[in-house]
Parts: sequence; C-alpha cells; structure tokens
Amino acid sequence: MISARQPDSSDLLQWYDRHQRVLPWRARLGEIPDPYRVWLSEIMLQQTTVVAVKPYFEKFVTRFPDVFALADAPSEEVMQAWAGLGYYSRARNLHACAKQVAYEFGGVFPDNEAELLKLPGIGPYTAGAITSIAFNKPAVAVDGNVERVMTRLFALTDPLPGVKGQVREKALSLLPEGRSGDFAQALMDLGATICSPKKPACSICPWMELCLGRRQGIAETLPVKAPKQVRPTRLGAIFVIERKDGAILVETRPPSGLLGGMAAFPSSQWAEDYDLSKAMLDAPMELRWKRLMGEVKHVFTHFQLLLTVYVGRAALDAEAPEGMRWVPRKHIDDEALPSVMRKVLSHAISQI
DNA sequence: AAATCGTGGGA
DNA sequence: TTCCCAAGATT
Repeated sequence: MISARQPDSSDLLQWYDRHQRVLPWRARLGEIPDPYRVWLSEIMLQQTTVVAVKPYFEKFVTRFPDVFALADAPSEEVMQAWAGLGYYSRARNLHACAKQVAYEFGGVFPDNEAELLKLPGIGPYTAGAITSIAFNKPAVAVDGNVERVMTRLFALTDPLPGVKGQVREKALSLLPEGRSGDFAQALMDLGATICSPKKPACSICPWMELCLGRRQGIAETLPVKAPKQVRPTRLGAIFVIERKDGAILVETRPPSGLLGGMAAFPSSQWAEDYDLSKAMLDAPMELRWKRLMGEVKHVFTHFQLLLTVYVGRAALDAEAPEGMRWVPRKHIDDEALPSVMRKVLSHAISQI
C-alpha cells in the first residue's frame, strides 16, 4: 500500500489567491481588515446565506458605521434593521456586544479566542473567525463548510456533531504560518463553490488528488448527520385590527424566545391542539370579527405554523390594550416586523 | 446534551 | 410539493 502525500494548505492558498470571492465584508488584497465589519458579518452569516446577508450588511454599515454608532442606537432601531433576517437573538446579542466593546473595551475588539468567547453572541466558530480573519492570528473557524471539507478530505465517517473534534484537529493540522485569515476564508470559499453539499466539483478541486473521500467514492455522502426530527404543525389565531384612521394594533413580543423582542400582531398561543372554535376568547378586544379565507403558512426551524387571520375595525377612540400600541398605517413598515408578521399583514390587506 | 431559534432559495 | 439547508449560539 503506497500512501499519498499528506494534504497541506499551499494548494488551497494558491487556489484562493486566484479564485477568492469578492464580498462586501471581505478586505481586498492589501487592505487591512476592519474587526467591526468582520464581527458584524460573521454574526449575520450564522446559519444564513451570503445572498441573504448582503443587503443587511450594507444597511447596517451605512446606518451604524462603527461599533459606537451601533452601541448608541436604540434597540428598537437595531431590531427593525434586523427584521427579516431571522434568529433574532443574534440582533439582541449583537447590540449587547457592541455596548460592551464600545464602553468596556474603548471600541477595540479582543484579538484572541478566549476573550472573544466571553462576549454575547460569539461562540467557538465566531471567535475563531474573528481571531483569524480580523487579526490574522492562528485560529481555525470550524463552520459547516469546514466540517464538510475536512470530513471529505480525510474521509471522517463518524456522524456530526460528534466528529467535530476530529474536524477541528484536522483543520488545525493544516493551518499555515502567517496566513490564518486567508486559510479560514479559503476553506469557506472552497466549501461554498467546489466542495458543495451536493454534486461537488471534485475535478477542479485543488485537493482532488489527496482527497480520501473522493478516492473512496464517498465524498458526496459526507459529512454524516443524525437523522432529522419531524416538524410538527402548530395552529393559532391572529388578529389584525385596523382603527378607523388606518392605524394598526401592534405589540412587542417578550425579549426572549421565539421572535423575541420583535413586533407582532396580537395572537393566540400557537399549539398543535389549538381549538380554533374558541379563537374569539383570545382576541385582544371585543369587536365584530371577520375571519379571512385561507391561512398564513410559515415554516420555522422546528415547527410549521398555520395562522387563521381575523380582521376587525376599531373606533377612533379605542384604547390600545395593555402592552399594545396603535401604529399609523404609513409607519407600519418601520416596525420590527418579522417575516411571518409581514406575511400576515399582506394577507389581511389583500382581503380588507 | 438535546432543544430551541428564521428565512428564502434551489433541487 | 417537499426536502434540504446556510460562515451557530444558547440553555
């Protein structure tokens, strides 16, 4: 049995020098990375595609050019700017982290993983990403791309998340001297463009000859993942109330949990066994309701939601119930409404 | 340590 | 339609 030479980072870095993607948050050749932009982009990119992040990143750096601007912004403005991007705890932690960096660290981000890990919203991946990309200090950023590339390159067949330790060891073993940032970004570019989840383009991969996964014909089956859970369906009733002047009744959801801190229309609880025939009991005020045709369907990570929409018209002098407020129609788009609520609103408007 | 936490796009 | 999943963190 003749063993092939071990993979090393030089093949990857040469490939990266020619094929790296141009991204809004990425320093161009010769530019010095801005830790604020690196941090912001890494938080946004958690479980989120590059395409989805781009417009949000541009919006944020325009509205909040540095960590002080973000720290000093009202939380409502931050949540509003984040609305639609999902995983809203990221926005709350982002704001908390900005305040901490601005007011406790004088606006300077820590340059090592241990200190970064103490900050809200920064976990093992993001700490490694900031350390390597923003400061070019030795660290690896193990994300989904790196898991895929390493399990294939070394034919690691143990399932995730258990195999993560081996993935990290392998990535560390390849870490080049002096180019930690490029190495991290090169692995992500490789995973995003060549070592893709389905139909990897092995023929143009810089590691083609050395890749044990490809040699064994199992590359596309890696990484092995635990079987996914079934997604239950929850039901609920939601109430879109329009005052006679067009204002709409809105509440702010509790600071933590699903859609925490985001704006919403008053609704019942969302449960698998919700009894729609008793929806009126969950209405925020007594009105003459019209139940709209159809339902609003929305898919969350761990359940699917079917919302039945009720619309009602309130008097000009109707007071907003405790914890709720009237939002003038022309300002409704300025609210921190998550996608599911915008879906409800357009469903209601189309039938009013 | 298993659950929780969004969204939109592509196969 | 349905399924998959994308630069994970938190509890």
